[in-house]
Amino acid sequence: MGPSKDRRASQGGAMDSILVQWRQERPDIDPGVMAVCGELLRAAARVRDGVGTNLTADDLDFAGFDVLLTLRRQGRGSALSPSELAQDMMISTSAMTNRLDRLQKRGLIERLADPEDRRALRVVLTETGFALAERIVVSHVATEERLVSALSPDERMELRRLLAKIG
Amino acid sequence: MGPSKDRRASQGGAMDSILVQWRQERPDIDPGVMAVCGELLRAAARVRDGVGTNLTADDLDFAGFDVLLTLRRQGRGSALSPSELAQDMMISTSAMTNRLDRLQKRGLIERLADPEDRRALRVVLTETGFALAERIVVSHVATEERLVSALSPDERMELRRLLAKIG
DNA sequence: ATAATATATTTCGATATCGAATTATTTGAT
DNA sequence: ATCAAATAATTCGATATCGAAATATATTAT
Repeated sequence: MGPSKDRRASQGGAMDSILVQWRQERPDIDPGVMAVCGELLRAAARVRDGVGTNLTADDLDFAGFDVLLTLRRQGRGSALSPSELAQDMMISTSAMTNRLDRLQKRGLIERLADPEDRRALRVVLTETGFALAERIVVSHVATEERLVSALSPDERMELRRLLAKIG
Repeated sequence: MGPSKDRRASQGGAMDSILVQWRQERPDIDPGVMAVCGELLRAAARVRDGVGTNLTADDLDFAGFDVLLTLRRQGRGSALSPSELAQDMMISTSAMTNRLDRLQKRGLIERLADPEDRRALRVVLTETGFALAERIVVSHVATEERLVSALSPDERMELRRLLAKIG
């Protein structure tokens, strides 16, 4: 109604006006499913963005951060192979090679020979990498907490349940 | 309840074991929020992936597809500026320049001069682009429908509501 | 009117990702 | 035991993205 929808129309409430457009243009198509997927992709982008900006202070990007925290949560001496890491993070193994190269150059991880399979490697955090992970996980969780702060505990559970059903 | 959860256990249930790891490693941190954000990012990746693979037949990627459908839903002769498109899709304007270059090379869009602002452009679908959008939107919606098929109508509404609260 | 500032788009250099090919090693079949 | 197929990781070439700088035009202040 009011003309004050300008900003919101191109941000938060964007999806609603998108639905209106589709209903107008293709009334034969049910656009509801587009709304669900669209909101999902946008919400994910917001989270990724929020998490990412929180890392710039430590000269990290989402990519390196993801590797660090994945290794950290395995426990102190534990290790994963590049393949396992790649699979976990849904990227190609060649992209993982690149991520590990960068982290290794910064002295945050090490590649150890796998004693049981000479093709394979075991990736572990260095002391420095462990310490960095230990520090950023705190501010990271605080950031995520802020991002989902509008959701009650029940809503968070429900959201997880619904997300798990997708794909 | 059966043992047929194998696949899901190493996909959908991945987050649970991640939570177990964190509770073990950092009992001082509440990992619940990581679960929510993690599931969100993973679900989004699954959707993006599903939608993407559906486009390869038409030699399109998610990027070009997104532009095409955004223009299509504006209506036949309508147009958006590169900036508006970039904002809508949450990418940089330089990335949008690149996307438009590619689509223009394939004859799917045109850049028209904006009669009201000589700095600006109006991006429109060509006949070919319109026809392609018209075709792919159908299979696209079918793909998305498949991706969220496990959710009831109520659950879809609820999911949208929750996602809108994030970020 | 003029100058300063803001805006729209593109160009440029850097880099992260992907997929295909490569190398090394292991597993499996006979 | 040997050979073929599978697997782990890397390299390579192509490309999409970003941020900063460049260019052109519009807006605002004086």
